[in-house]
Amino acid sequence: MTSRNLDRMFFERDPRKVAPALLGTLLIHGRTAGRIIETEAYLADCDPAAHAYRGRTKRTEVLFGPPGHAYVYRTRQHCCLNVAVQPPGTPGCVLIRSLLPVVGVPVMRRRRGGVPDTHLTDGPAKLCQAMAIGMDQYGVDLCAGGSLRIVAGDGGSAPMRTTPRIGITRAKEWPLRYVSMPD
DNA sequence: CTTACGATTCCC
DNA sequence: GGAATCGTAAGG
Repeated sequence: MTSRNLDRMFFERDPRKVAPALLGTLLIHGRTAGRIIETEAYLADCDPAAHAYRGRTKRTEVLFGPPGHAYVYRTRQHCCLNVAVQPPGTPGCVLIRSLLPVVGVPVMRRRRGGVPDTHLTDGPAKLCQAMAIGMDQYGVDLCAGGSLRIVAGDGGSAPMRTTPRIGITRAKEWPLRYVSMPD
C-alpha cells in the first residue's frame, strides 16, 4: 500500500480545479494527519479577496513562485495554511479550511487545549494549531517528500458542494468554497 | 513612525 | 454580537 504524494503537476492547475481535487486527500505533518474536507480557491487574476490581488509583497512572495509550496499567513493571533498553485508568476492559491483528524489525535487534543474532538480541526487556524503548522512552514515544498506533504485519497471523487467563501468582505458571492458532503 | 485592517476564534 | 491582539502594508 504505497500512498501517492501529490506531485507538482497536480498543483500547477487553476485553483478552481485544485481546490475541489484536494477534497479527500490526506494532509500530513510529522506524526499528525487529517483528511481534507473543506477548501477555498483564491484566484490569481481579478480576485479582490485574494492576498495577491494588490501585488507581490514580502508576505505573498511564495504565491508568485512555483506551485506546491505552502503559503502560511497570520491573521489576528492565528496562522492559516494555503497551497500555492499555477505556474510561477501566477499567484493562485487554495486555502485549507477544515479536515477530519486521522493520525495523531492525542497530540492534536493536547495542542488544541482539550476542546471537544469535533472542534479539533474544523477551521483553518484550528487545523494549523492541531498540526503544529506555523510560519516556520512558510514556503515549504509540499512535493519534496518532507514532513509536510499531501497524499492522494483512497477512492475517486467524493460528493461535494460549493458555497461562497467564508469571512471575506470582497467578492463575497463567488462560489469558490468546496465542501465534502458527509457520508 | 502612525494608522488601519483583517481568508479567525472563542466567549457572552 | 463583540473582544482579543499583532503582523503586514501603506502613507506621512
